[in-house]
Amino acid sequence: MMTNLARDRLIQSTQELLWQRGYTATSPAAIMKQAAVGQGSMYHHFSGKTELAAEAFRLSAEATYRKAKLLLDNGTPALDRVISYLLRQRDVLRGCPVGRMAEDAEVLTTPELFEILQSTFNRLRALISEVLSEGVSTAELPTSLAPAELADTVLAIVQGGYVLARAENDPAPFERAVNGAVALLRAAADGQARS
Amino acid sequence: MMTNLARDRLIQSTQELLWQRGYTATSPAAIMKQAAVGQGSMYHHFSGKTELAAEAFRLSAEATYRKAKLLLDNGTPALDRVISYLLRQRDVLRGCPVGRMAEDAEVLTTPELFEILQSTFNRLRALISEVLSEGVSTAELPTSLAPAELADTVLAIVQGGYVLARAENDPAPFERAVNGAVALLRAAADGQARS
DNA sequence: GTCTATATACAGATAGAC
DNA sequence: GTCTATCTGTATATAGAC
Repeated sequence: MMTNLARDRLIQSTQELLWQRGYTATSPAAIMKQAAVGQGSMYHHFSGKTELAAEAFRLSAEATYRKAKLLLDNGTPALDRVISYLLRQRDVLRGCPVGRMAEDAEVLTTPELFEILQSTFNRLRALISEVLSEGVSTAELPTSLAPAELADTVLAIVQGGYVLARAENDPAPFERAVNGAVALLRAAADGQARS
Repeated sequence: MMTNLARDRLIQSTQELLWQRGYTATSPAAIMKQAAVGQGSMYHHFSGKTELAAEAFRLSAEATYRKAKLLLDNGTPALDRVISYLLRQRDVLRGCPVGRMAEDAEVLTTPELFEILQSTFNRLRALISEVLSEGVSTAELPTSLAPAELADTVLAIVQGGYVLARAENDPAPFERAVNGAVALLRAAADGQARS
């Protein structure tokens, strides 16, 4: 309804600010300013900063999951899907809107926010693990690789790549990290092919 | 000298708080309380929060680098050294005192702090890259692996493992990520051995 | 539903006594 | 060198008018 325009703008501004600055460093005042909404509106629509942030984070996390699912859950060979996930174009210096929240101590102690963080990574892990299992059963990958372990390796390379890129203020370390991972996967698959 | 006891306690408290909470979330008041030192002492020894944090961060970063160097710069075979670096016992839920700072937007815009962050990762990267080059030249690893890329892959797995562990409040994802990485390195080395 | 005015707490730093 | 008192700004929230 028409009456929710302010609400929608508040949520969108919060999504952007959470991504850029994280939870603790995002103030209600900054959100209201960016949304061009007064203080009364915010406290009318939401009980406070936490509820607004939870709503915004939930939407961002869902969008992130859906994007991953598109790449990981289609009919192409399993190894190709994992590689396309690693090499996917990303806004490297902005980082991952989900992983970013894990470095904010306040998020970890705020149940509404922590739950979103945890469940999103659980769902991503399940998605990747499933693809890797397929890769092992089609003999694209050797049986020495445990899908449940390698799934976290893949997730960690992406999340860690963001950390390295920020520490250099340069996307290059991210690109090197994922390219190295792809080479490693291909070398392992190649060993398999010749066994 | 005796007169620097307060100074030393301030630095040590700052090191702990930076590790636990990051830079932005660490207040001078919290530092002084933990160090049991009054406000006047702090502003006598340091120009402010930034200078104190830089001093503390420099020491933590140096210690982190030295620990890595011990594992990566000794006489054992190159692949063993990389694997021992990955599998090294870590305080997973506390995270990496260096990588942690990369998620703090204020650190990235504070030159004294950013410089420490950047140079520390540069030195770690050089260390790992050197070991991997050795692994390729001794044919422990296939030439299809570019040391400069794989070095960032290794760094990213560790840094990303910390992110995943925090997002679950559980060290398990970190352990799975490094175990998966080791299996992948061995599979790649194995393919090499049989070529 | 939206606004401005106000309240309380804390961050970061300064002043000046001892 | 160290302390307490104080200052300015901002975070988060409430009150109450429109």
